[in-house]
Amino acid sequence: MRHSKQRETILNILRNTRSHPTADWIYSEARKEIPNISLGTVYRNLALLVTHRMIIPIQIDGVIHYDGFTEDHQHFICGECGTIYDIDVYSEEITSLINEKTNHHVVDCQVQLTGTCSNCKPN
Amino acid sequence: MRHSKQRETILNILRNTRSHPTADWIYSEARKEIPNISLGTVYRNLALLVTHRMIIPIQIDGVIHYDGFTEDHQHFICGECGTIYDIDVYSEEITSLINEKTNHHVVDCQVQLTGTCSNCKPN
DNA sequence: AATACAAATAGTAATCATTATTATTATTGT
DNA sequence: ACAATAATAATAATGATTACTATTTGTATT
Repeated sequence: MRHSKQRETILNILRNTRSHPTADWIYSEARKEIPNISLGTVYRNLALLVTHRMIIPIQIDGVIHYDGFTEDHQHFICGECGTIYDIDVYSEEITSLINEKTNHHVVDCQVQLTGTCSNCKPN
Repeated sequence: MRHSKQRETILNILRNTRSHPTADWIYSEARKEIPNISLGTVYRNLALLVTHRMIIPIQIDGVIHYDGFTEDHQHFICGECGTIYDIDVYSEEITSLINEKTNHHVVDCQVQLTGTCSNCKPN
């Protein structure tokens, strides 16, 4: 993978937020640095970075969000405000539960929790 | 909700398969019984049935699959053959793990397991 | 430093699943 | 049987993503 200013910018944007943005948001941020960057370039580089396991894609309501933090964790999505929170649970904690129930070879485990966050519904 | 032949047909199709089909597949099946049924009708009824919790939507690779079985369970998707398997795990088993780690109000828990199924990779 | 070759890009068109629109039809309570 | 209105078929529109293509850029080699 050859160096490019565009890809470096995209990766930096993702490394500097925990907001799990979409391609569109990343595109508008990237344009602040490279005004004529193309949306296609953003998509292509995101796909490349996913392939190289440098970022993680998260499908929410049919649109892909991207996560620049690749440590093992899961996500909670608030139905009120839409915020995506990171939850520190190791996949292993969940897959160990599931491996007892199945004889398939589980490689990846994505948990998508939804509900109301503590900001929207304080106790 | 008023009765309609179209909705009844769609629900029956879903009740008689465990293949977790997409709107398109349901559409082509429904046309065997109602040749001029409209794709829009299929989508609208699927949305209605989801609202009434009679079926469950599952997002896989950006397209919605529908599950006519509403008992508490999760899904395993084989990356080789694409088959979606039902896994008998209660949400509670997973959410109890997660409730310790967060103070959000978790309402729903969707686990998406991926890997290779026992058919594609026998041991 | 100049050259060459492949990878990456900008700009744009195309795709595909899903949703919206609208005039017509079907269901159900009276 | 009739009226009210929910549901439909047909079609257009939307929106996220992918594909295409001529041009540019990065890097390895002379």
